[in-house]
Amino acid sequence: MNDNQTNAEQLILQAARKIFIEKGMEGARMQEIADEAGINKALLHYYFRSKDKLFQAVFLEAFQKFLPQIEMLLKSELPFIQKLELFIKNYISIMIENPYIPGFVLHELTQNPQRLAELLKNHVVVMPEFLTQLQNEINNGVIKPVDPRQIMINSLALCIFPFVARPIIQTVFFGNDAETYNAFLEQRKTSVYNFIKSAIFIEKP
Amino acid sequence: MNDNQTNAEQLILQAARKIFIEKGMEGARMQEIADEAGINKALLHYYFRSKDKLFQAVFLEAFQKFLPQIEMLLKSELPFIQKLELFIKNYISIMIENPYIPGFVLHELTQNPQRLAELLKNHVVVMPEFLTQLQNEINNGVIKPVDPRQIMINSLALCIFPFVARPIIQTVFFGNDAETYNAFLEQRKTSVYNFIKSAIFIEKP
DNA sequence: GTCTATATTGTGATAGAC
DNA sequence: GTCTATCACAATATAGAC
Repeated sequence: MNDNQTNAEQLILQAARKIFIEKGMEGARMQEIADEAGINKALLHYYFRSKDKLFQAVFLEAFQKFLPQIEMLLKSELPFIQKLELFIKNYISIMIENPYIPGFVLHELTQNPQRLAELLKNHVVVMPEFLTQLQNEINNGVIKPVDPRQIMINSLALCIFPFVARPIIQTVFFGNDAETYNAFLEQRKTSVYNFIKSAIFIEKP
Repeated sequence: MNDNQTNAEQLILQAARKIFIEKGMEGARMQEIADEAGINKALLHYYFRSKDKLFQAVFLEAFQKFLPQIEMLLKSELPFIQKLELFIKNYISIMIENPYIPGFVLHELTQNPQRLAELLKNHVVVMPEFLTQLQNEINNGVIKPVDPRQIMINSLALCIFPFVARPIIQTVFFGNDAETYNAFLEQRKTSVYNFIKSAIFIEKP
């Protein structure tokens, strides 16, 4: 009796994570995942029955990695500006640690949008009240009169885009130097916040 | 002698465009492209030799669809704020007409980043002088002191993201109603410009 | 140029020994 | 549980008739 009971399963998941997130469902090969895990192809089926099942496991895990931050943003009682600052910092931090997940999730949801309905069953409910809160702050003269959805989507865009377009941006603007680009992404934790704040908050004289 | 000489080739390209852009290189099937074109699978190889060659044709065309706008942005002699306004309007317009190309190009370049070096050989050269012009306007006190690359990337993010994340955004914020989302995208031609202007331009008292 | 038929290789999945 | 060997079918590509 050793701790290898579930060791193979973990090795497989780890390998599948890497390959699926890098190549996507269609681009990934079971053989490549087996090689990466250092085990045999048949074992993949022994533990996960099919490629699709294995993919589901990886995708769900990747998707959920980002949900807690969004829940936090939607549910807390802080004023919007403080929520925003927290969200940007935390969200970009998670993406720096998992830089390929955003592109992966985006692509797979584009290929299979019906999956999204399933995943969001228990989560979208709080969205309307959050938009209402934002609208209230607009009515109170704290924030400029802009469609709250535009604000939300702009915030997400500024956080996520530098990760999903990484190859292009890194090549065009940073001479394809990963180190420099990582430093740039780090800066964005504050620069994105300042950018949005300047864009939507009304200056008090 | 009829005008069908190149008709088959055009039918194939049109079908390949649709299937490749929708499913990507790995997800697309030659059979599906043939069916879509209403011709036989063998004809695809007669005209384009291989799946990869056919894909190259589609990808290059898609990629180049967005280059003229970027060239315009980089090369014209207008002050930055006017360039920006023009760019956003034109760029979003093209994406509304070709909503799936941004995600397609992004995904394929992520899968195959070395392709980008080839494609950009004659284009990146003007980037440094453009960033210099932007830096000058910062020095002149027209624009807030922000890293010019952050400004560029933020502008691109705000334009492109709503298209690459369409399935998610449309579902979460718009009850999956395409009509409403299209109207929303239309609004962004002005709202994105106002957003950026508020964020980076210094108000003269 | 366009088709049918077929070759060839790739890939997910299973059988069965150990 | 883990492996080797193999199946079954999918997918790209080609040969050859018309």
